[in-house]
Amino acid sequence: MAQPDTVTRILDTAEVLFAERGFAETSLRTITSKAKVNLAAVNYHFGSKKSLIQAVFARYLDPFTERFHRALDELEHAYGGKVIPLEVLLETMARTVLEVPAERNSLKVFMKLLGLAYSQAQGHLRRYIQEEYGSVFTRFTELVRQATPELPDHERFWRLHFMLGTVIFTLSGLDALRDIAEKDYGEHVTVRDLIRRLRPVVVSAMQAPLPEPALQAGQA
Amino acid sequence: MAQPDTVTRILDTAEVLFAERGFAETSLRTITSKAKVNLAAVNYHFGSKKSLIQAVFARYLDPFTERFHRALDELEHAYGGKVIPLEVLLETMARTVLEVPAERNSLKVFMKLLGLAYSQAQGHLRRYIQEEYGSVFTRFTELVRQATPELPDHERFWRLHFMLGTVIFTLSGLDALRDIAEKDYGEHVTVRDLIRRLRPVVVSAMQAPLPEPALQAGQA
DNA sequence: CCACGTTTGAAACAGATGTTTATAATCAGG
DNA sequence: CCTGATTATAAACATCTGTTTCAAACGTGG
Repeated sequence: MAQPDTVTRILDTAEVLFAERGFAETSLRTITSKAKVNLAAVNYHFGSKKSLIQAVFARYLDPFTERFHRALDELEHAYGGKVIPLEVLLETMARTVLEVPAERNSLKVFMKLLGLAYSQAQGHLRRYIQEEYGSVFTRFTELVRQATPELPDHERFWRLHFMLGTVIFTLSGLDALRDIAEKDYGEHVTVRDLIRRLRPVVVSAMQAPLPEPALQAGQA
Repeated sequence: MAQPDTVTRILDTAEVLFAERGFAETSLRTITSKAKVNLAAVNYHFGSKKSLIQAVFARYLDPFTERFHRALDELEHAYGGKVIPLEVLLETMARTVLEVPAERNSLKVFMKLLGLAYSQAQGHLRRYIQEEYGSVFTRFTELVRQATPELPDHERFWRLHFMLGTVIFTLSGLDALRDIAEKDYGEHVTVRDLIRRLRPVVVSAMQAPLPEPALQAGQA
């Protein structure tokens, strides 16, 4: 649709700045000057700042959803109608998340962007992501449902979001946490390290005992 | 420091708007017009927008840290040097978090603000919170350390942050999730509901088996 | 080599932002 | 009641924002 050079430079610069400072806090002038590109280039190639933001996400989410669908295809074929264990499903998702930005070593950026999509974007972004990429998530949750038949539907819904929060929060705040961890435990933590640590936690969390039933209304 | 009326009206309005749209996305003009207060009042009473943001946080965190310290005092006294069980510690923290904004029914706002503090404010806010309120968290983690002696220090460090992520992410994104949950499961979820659901998940997560040791470098 | 669609470039636009200023109102204490 | 400090108001300030405009440069097919 355009010379790859300018467009790519804008995207590369924008995703880093967005991840570092958020959307509203990153001006087009900051992006274009750092990318050594004319200010008008953003509006020319993307139309608006909103569309730039969506394009930044699309560059991660398009390959992700494609790979994830493929991975789930293979999994369903391999298990031939039998239930896919929860660990395998989680493992597959983790692997796919790791694969996509691996080429550019931008997993951290990817995670920060996902975090921002939840916490910042009030309107257009969340809607865009939901409409554009909601189907993979639906497919995944259905497989999780089959893998955890003992969980009531709404309990599983919430637990999945609990774990989504765990992962996104941790990986998107990684830099700040890493500094503390490094200072206190003298250990440099990689993303792969964290995912290794996350796995047993997530699995145990999903298999936690059911909560005690809610108390009826009327208590302070 | 000033007439309570104007200052309070500004704080009340600002915290809601910040929670809804973030800091950069909320202008002083939006705040002052909604609060029916002159634009200059913010700079007069608080000095700057940054200080307004910190004041909004202080109004929650000051009572929180005070209550939490008191609660930990009581706990340590009650257990008289013996180890306080993990469930009790988590329960106490949850109860304190619930108590603080209870008077104004603003728990949702409180949680959203905490989420924003992590995801948005790159600079001043995180530093402010760390310096002003870091000591309670240190005290709490030390008690958690005694309650979970089987966990290596760095593993506990990360798991605590995992769980922090779970809670903040869920409760701060509650509105969006609630809409989905309500539509799909016809159930209106309260914050107390969520905390009830969170408890067994958090406890199980903290007690999950240790991760398998890291593979040595050299694999793709 | 020329002409035409595509891409860049510098400048200007209209509007919003946080902050400051100078003046008016308010309210207490002598 | 008058005085003096505190608080409120309206206007202006300088700066920054996303977006447009229009002319120049570019590259490519005829």
